[in-house]
Amino acid sequence: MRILIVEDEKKTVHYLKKGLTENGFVVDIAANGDDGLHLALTGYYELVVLDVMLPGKNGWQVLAELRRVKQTPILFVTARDRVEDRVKGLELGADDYLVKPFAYSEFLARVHALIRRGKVIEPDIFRAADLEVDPVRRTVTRGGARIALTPKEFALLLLLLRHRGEVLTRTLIAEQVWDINFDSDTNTVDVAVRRLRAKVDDPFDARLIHTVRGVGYVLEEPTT
Amino acid sequence: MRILIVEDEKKTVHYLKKGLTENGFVVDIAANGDDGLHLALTGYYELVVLDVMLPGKNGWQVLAELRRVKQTPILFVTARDRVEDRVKGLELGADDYLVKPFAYSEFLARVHALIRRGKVIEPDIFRAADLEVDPVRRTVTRGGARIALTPKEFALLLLLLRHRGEVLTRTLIAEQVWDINFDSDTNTVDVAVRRLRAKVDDPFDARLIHTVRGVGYVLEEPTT
DNA sequence: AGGAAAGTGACATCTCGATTACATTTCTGT
DNA sequence: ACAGAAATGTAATCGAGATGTCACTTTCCT
Repeated sequence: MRILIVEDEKKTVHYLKKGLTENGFVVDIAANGDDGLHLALTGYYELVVLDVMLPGKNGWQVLAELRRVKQTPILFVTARDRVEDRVKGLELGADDYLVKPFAYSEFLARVHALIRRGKVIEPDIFRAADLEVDPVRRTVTRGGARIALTPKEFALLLLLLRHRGEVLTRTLIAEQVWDINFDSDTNTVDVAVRRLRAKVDDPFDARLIHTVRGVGYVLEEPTT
Repeated sequence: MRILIVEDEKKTVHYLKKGLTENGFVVDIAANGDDGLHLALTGYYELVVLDVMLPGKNGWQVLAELRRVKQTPILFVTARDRVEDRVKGLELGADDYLVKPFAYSEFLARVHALIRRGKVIEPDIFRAADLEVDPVRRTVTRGGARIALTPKEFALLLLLLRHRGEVLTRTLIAEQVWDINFDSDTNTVDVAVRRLRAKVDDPFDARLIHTVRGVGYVLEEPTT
């Protein structure tokens, strides 16, 4: 689950990013309108958080150009609260509007709402064999036993679950769980899978995460 | 499914090649415009990925010369995003345009789109008798039983399925499943077919892969 | 029957993934 | 702000699996 933040004020960026990361999102940052637009156009984001006041293209310009191509949900953030601003934003296709300063919980609630909206409905709880994952509560259990996962482990598991039965390549996993254009030539993904397996598969009889040599990994229930 | 990448920047090449290989493509590389043009002209590729900035002939020259002879789909890649570049590329006959840095999934989506375009639409799942192959999930079943294939075996089976009822020569098979540095003096293809048969045909009653003596191999349903 | 072509099994090599250990960064509580 | 803990990234090694090659056998065709 990737989110793009387009905002030049460092403090705000830090504040937003930290919170989102804690909630399991992968966050990319653009500090000006041009970079922001480019990233939004070329990457796959679940949501774009867009400040109105920006160097380069301003928020509205970015919004307008992006909307010509894509329907990625957009959450507008602004320091001012003038009715005409709000109207303008919404007319141009922003999906929601938030005025600084705002409570973090308020922000997070809207983020979740926007991401859910118009999406293929996802189950509240993912299950595979005796494994259960609750994305909202961020809990994982297998055979009733609670399993504690780190953020990366959780993101990886969720990705595998969302594509159950589908072989995911390392490149795709890297892109979804780490940063865009993650290449690094190292075995980071392998190690992450290893760590996830240690918690989710090793202590149990049936393995869920399978390796497809030369390609990547799949999560699959043992064939019945 | 062969793809040619013409690009001199090693990191990018590595990244693209890795991703494509994971997705079952056979990838050839040219590090400069001249080699790229030569390969594109002499080889049979489903797609050419072409960087604009190249030693030797630049991307546009390659594009222009190639287009005089062939209609191989071309995906342009560039570091710059200037409107005039984009226009120039498309005018010269590029089929699509991607600006670095781009997300891998974005790249892959375009690759698939370009290859599909102008072709007979491929089924999501290939079937022949009781054999089913799902390229996306990368699964193979026969009579409901799951069959695990290695990358080469999978590529070979997919090739045969794509040309069901068509006799494929060893040379053609070698060309499609192996890369350009392959020395076909040996019976590698025969052995590969042997191994595929061991998994896909031997355990079952009806044979699907047939030998055409002096020519090559066909995948064909038993005539009813 | 004879020869060419294909099938088969064994072996050698090479590649890829698993695993462990270690370094570095980030987080947490005081 | 600090120390210790946790998480994450990187590198090195080891082993299993995939692939290419070859020698030998079988099949097919005239």
